[in-house]
Amino acid sequence: MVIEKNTTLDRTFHALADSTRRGMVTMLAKEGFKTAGELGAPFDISQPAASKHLKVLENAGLVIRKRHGRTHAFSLNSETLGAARGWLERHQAFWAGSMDQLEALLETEGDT
Amino acid sequence: MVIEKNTTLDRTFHALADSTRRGMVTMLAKEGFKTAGELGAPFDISQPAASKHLKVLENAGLVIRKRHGRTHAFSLNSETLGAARGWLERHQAFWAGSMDQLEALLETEGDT
DNA sequence: CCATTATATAACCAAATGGTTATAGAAAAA
DNA sequence: TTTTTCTATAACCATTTGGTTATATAATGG
Repeated sequence: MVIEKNTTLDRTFHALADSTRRGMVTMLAKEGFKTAGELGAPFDISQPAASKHLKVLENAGLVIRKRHGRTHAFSLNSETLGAARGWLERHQAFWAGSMDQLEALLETEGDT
Repeated sequence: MVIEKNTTLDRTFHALADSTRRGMVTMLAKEGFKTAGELGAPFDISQPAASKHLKVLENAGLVIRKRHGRTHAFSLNSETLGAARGWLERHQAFWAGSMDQLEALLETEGDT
């Protein structure tokens, strides 16, 4: 068994494991572009707290930051979202395969 | 904007944000059933550490535990994997929609 | 220039995380 | 029954996390 060590997925899943950050991702998914201020506004947290959340999302590669003057515009990076999704898909597929094998095994055993 | 507060997703993504736990999930996806001992063996951690990882996966609903005598057999819970995958898919779809809208907007603006 | 606005950074704190060793409990084996 | 084996729990520790307030930096507006 080869053990995978993927710090990119670590960061991605960790970033998504917080409802405030997922809320920010939802805003970006729905509305395309948002500033740091807009992304923090709906949540009952301080401005520095929102800033830190955005840095976590940025370091995970989930969002892309573009500076426009004194405001920072964020957008979603669908590629990173897709990488996490791909991992889950592959594992569900593997699992489905295992279940098929198990079913086949059970059927064979049931034959006797 | 409705802010989502989903502690189930919190637990799911948090459980997946660790390469040891993802490795355990990979083993289960590939091989169907494994005992606690087998799941911990490939990793350079103590038995209690592996036990704790399995409890995190179990509490997240990612694995199902069945006691057989003194051994515990684990299997993957594809439903929870699918819930996380669904969240990612919906957000990618939203994002794709936003991009379409943006493209449409840009095209309209380019008309004049 | 000066004030305001948008965002980040520093310093700090409590709680959670992931690891350890030592121990307990319960089932299997001798 | 006694010993092993499998797994969990307790107690502890260092690091990380997510929050705060206070301050810095940088761009805009008067």
